[in-house]
Amino acid sequence: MTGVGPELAALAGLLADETRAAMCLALLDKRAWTAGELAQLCGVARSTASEHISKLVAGKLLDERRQGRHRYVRLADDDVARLIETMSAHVRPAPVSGLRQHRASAALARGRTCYDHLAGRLGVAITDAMSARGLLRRDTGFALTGAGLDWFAVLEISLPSKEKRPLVRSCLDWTERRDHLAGPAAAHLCRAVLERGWAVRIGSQRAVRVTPLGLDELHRHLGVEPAEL
Amino acid sequence: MTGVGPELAALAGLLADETRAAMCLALLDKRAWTAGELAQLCGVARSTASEHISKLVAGKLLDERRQGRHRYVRLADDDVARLIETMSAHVRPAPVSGLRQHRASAALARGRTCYDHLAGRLGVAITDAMSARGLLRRDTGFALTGAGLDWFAVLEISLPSKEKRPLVRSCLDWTERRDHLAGPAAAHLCRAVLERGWAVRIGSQRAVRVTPLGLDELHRHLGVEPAEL
DNA sequence: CCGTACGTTCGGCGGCCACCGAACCGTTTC
DNA sequence: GAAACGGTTCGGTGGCCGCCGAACGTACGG
Repeated sequence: MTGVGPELAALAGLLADETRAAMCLALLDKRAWTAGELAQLCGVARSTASEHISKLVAGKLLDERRQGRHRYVRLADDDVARLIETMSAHVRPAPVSGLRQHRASAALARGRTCYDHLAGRLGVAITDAMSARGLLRRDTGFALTGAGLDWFAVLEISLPSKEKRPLVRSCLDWTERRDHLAGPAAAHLCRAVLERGWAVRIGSQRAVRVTPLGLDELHRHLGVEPAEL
Repeated sequence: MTGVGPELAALAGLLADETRAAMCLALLDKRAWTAGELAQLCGVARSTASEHISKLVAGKLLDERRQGRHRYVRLADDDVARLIETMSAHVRPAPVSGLRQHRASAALARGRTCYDHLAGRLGVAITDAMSARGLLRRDTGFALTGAGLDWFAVLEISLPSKEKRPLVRSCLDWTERRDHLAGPAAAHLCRAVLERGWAVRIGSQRAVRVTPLGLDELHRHLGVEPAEL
């Protein structure tokens, strides 16, 4: 009522187009894409993509970096990523048709990155296991316990100490429709998991697959049953 | 990438219109409005409002209840309220012009309800005070402490014990741009504050004003300085 | 320096959609 | 039963916007 209405509508309007929505979803992989890549992905002419990108940049949803004849673009910041995530979670995904798409979506449901943390069944399983082991409290709120802090220390995953934002927050998943671990601690965990080869990225997308080593380590350190993944 | 794109765009499209956005913001007061009230508030013909409402209902953002010749409508559930809140927080509010609007927005900034909990400077002040007193942890996450649970007990504010969702979560405020307390516990707190006359609703809007009694009690139980409000 | 590749600008087209007023329907009131 | 009221449906209209292809500007590479 203070003039938020028009601003809210303008923000929503940026995402109200299928092409722009697809661009933002693609950018959830936290990488910087070129305008041409996005055009091809969305199946529109380069000129059309250019216009869409300009709107998203003007609306502060995207950040651009010109480099030579390329225009690299990525999500403006974590807040934007959270916004896209949140809105996606409010959506019942349309049923998929076609074998190829089915394969891809099954892989995404199994495990993927959600901007900077792990999501899908993998993300949920890790979160549930941490709850069960008393590393994470979800009754009085959503926070790491003392044991949880120790767990990170034992695994030698450093946590930002001088961070103003809470170490963890919850993020609702659009495939599982369950809360899973997000926030700075989850981002560090995700990096460690990928760096140590517990999981690897597959395809050019956000999908990840747990390696045999990962299955073993996740079982050992969290009690995650391989069957859950 | 699984067909979320079009769904996301459709959801955003519902909020991408100024009139529909204004309706949703008005409904953040958790009350049920009639179609005519919304039409008048938004300054459109009743026929236009009717069409907008039908779209919002079809999109599951609103719930309707026909009663006699009236069509009462309200936000579908807590999740929708959270979505509207979240998106509003991503918006830089437009500068307000005009004395009347300025008064109204100043009142909203001072204190208001945000669906089911307190927001504005009042909500932020309470949250900060709870942090300072060790009732709420915000470093390892966002959760009530044991002392926090006791505090609710001492004040005889009952908390849902068999709730699956965390008792508290954080909610970003669009006037203060600060996190404040939300979730079931915050909802009960808000109800208690209003029932006990610590604050009263003013106008027909979501704005609330702290009473002298409330200033006293908030100082006594939380150490909130009256000057902060 | 010329060909190629990436991106932008522009004109034009087509479709969608918010809006209104008028006619209509069901409910409430007198 | 008539009048008033809340809400809906239906044409019609105007404007906005996503899309494309063509032309242009600009970087890279031989």
